[in-house]
Amino acid sequence: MADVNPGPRRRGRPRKASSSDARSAITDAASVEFAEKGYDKASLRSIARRAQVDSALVHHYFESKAGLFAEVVRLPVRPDRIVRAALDVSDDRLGESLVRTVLSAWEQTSVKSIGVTVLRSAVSDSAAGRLIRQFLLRELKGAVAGRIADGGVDRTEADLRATLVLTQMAGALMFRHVLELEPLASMPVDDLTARLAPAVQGHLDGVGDSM
Amino acid sequence: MADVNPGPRRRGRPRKASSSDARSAITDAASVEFAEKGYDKASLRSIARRAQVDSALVHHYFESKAGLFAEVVRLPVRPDRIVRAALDVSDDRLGESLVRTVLSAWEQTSVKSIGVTVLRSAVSDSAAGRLIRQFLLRELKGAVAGRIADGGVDRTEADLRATLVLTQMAGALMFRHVLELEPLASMPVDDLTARLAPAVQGHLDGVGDSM
DNA sequence: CGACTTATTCATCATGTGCTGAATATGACA
DNA sequence: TGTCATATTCAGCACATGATGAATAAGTCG
Repeated sequence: MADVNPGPRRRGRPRKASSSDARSAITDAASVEFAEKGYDKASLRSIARRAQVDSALVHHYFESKAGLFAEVVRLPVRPDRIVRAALDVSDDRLGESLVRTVLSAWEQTSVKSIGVTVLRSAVSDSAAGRLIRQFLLRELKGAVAGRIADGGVDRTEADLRATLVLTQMAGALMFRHVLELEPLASMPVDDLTARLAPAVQGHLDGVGDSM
Repeated sequence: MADVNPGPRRRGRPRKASSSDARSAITDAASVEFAEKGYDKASLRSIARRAQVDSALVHHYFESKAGLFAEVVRLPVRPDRIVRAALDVSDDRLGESLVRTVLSAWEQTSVKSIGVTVLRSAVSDSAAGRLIRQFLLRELKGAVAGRIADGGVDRTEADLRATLVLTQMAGALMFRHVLELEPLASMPVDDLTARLAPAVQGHLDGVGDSM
């Protein structure tokens, strides 16, 4: 009964059998912490605590906080790829395809976790957030705008429409996954899709354009 | 020529003529800092520096950081009042009225400054953010949902529609005023209104409802 | 004048942060 | 076995933060 829970672990390399990979314990913990608190408020110490590891070990593996973040946020799915795939349908089904694809993707916890982190970091103006938001927005907006322009729409108009689409999508994702506001948070993907698709389709079609 | 710019001011109460009200210098500075960096990242020291004042003076006037925040964010305009006024039009013009009213209000720098602060704080989960977001969301959602329910729509359906409206508005305000993403950021209110109104109207009308 | 109150700065504390350099224990390989 | 690399903790630095208490200067009111 002496030392069931080994508590503060001994120094030095643990015996092989000691199970549990510390490195992935760290990335797992970091993933959760970043999603919950955003880049700035998540501290290396709290991440280390959650991973049951000394905070110096984080530096041993990832150099810096930014390094850890980069690793955690190294997208397991390229968002622009996903979106681009969703754009491969007829004009009149574009809205629904986009909305459904994005909402479905966010149901995967890995995507949701990273997505929330990105949304959080995007509004705080940390360096990490700025990078991500520039990259992401350009990629995504570009993909959507490109698809619209293919339909013969002038480029700046296409850009505007794409931005409006992102506006609606970002707002919805924010309420559903960051603020977790009911009734949006627990609505089935199908139902939410039905509600959002018309609005997005409208933006894509240029509803409200002076002509 | 000795001491034109008095630089580091002397201790103790300044002579009457010394002009410049320190207290409002602090709230002004705080307003800017909170809007730029959000609650957490804005530090009392940077606020004090901007107001050209010792940071202890901030505590003298406002007790704590939260106190300062409360004072700064004590809305000079009640958002629910504004929104409620915008709701006083015929059903088919509701969307445009809402969008135009909100966008116009945000053109005032005082509203914009507070609004950005609130949006920023709402996504970071600081205590201040949580309070504000609960209050604001309930107020606003309630106002819109109430107006919808007046038209004879069932209450939970009205709630959902109102949330969807907020979704679109929040996304747009985010892109325009927080991320300041072009072309949205510098679009005239009229043009943006024309684009957003149909989407919002659709949500209000329950487009996409299974029936 | 004298007693108070107010406005202001100064010096300092306790805490939390990212990060570093050393110490120690194990494994891998010659 | 000896040597090196790796995994891990420990102790600490330098810095920024919010906060506090005392010191000092001016105004107010009797």
